[in-house]
Amino acid sequence: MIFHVDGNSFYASCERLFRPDLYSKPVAVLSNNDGVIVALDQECKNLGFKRGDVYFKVRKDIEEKGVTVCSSNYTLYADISARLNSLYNQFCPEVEIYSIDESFLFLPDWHNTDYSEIAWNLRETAGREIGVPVAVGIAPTKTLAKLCNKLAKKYGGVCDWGKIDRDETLKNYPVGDVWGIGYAKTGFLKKHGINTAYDLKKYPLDKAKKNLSIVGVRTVQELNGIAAIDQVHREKRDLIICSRSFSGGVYHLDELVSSLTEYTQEAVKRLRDDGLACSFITIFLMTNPYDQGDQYSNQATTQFPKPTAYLPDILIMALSLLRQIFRHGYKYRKVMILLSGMEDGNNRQYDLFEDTTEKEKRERLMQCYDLLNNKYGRGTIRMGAAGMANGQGNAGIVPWKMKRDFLSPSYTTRLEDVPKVL
DNA sequence: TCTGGGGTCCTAGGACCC
DNA sequence: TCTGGGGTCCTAGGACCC
Repeated sequence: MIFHVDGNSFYASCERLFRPDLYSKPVAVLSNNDGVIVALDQECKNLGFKRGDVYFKVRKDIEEKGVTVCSSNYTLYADISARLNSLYNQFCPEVEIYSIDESFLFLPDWHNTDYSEIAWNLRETAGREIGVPVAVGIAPTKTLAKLCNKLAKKYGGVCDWGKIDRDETLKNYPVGDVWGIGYAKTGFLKKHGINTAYDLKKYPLDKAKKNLSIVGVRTVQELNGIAAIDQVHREKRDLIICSRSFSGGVYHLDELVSSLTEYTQEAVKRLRDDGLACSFITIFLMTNPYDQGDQYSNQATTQFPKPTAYLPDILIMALSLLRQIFRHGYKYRKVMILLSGMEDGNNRQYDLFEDTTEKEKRERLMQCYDLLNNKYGRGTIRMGAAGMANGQGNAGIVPWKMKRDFLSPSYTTRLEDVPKVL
């Protein structure tokens, strides 16, 4: 049996965790750069706000209605997420972490078991021990478990596929809300008279294969109670992306160099934290498509002679690719680094002609770098170009720096931010 | 002033091979 | 001038997800 568990309005719940004054008050969490609303609690939804609302457009409304706004604090959310997952593990050894706030639990098929009782217990424990409300959907397939999870929010927290009127439920469930049916597929299906999850369940498999590809076939099977989407055991990730929109327009190469250096450091940190080395690097550079002015976007990719996790080499390559694609005279909005072709970083193929002394020196340098940054905080030591061209004389505003005007403290991961009991 | 960021999976089509 | 059949591998781009 599969449980799909997720945190209700997860980011907003995390923000409320250490702010009892926000309990049952409307809270909205903004994306990086304070651009759009990415999470909001029920109270905020009731006021008519939606995920994806552009902050600067709804700001006045938000202020008038007394909504508390938070910049996203991923360090906090990741920590709460880890706590939830370790709790799930106490209930079930097989947990697939699907996203920061969603997990699938694969429970053995016991006979005569009331799974919803287990689910209520899980929900109650999460609320008591972690302080975050979760909802649980119970079904024989992932797609149905996700569907039940959505219903669970109406049923007070738990929904068991075995205990509801299934056909009736599917007939009232819009096809576009089914997991795996996005914008494009919804458009196609509606044109062909498939409007509900029930219609999709009855859609012939050969048509599904032809029109919705193998992905759609799996969805149809799952709606019919046949598990077709496997549990994912991912050993390593495929790629690392690090990109950010600038809060202001950026025109100069040195500012791009500066920001790209920061993103490269962050990307390499993730690479090293996961014990990986990368074979390819891609740099993207683009203007703002919403702008009226001239648009430019370009990318460049190169392969390293062998997989690497050595920051200086990766940074030199990143900056050289940036210089290749940079053109004067544009108002840039975003620069992005993408690392791919992952290999195991600790167990790389040795080069017959490799200078092992040099290799050891590099390894020691990087170990030292990691150590300092892990111990004293990110950015304690960094590469030369990072954070330099920072727009001095500009009232301290760095045009490429991310906006996070409403950031909450790192309650659980920074000693000085831990709440005090007085 | 101001419109997120980070991922995975699948498919089509080209290059190349025998 | 005619111009097979079967296959693999790689990549770009689309679709979808949270």
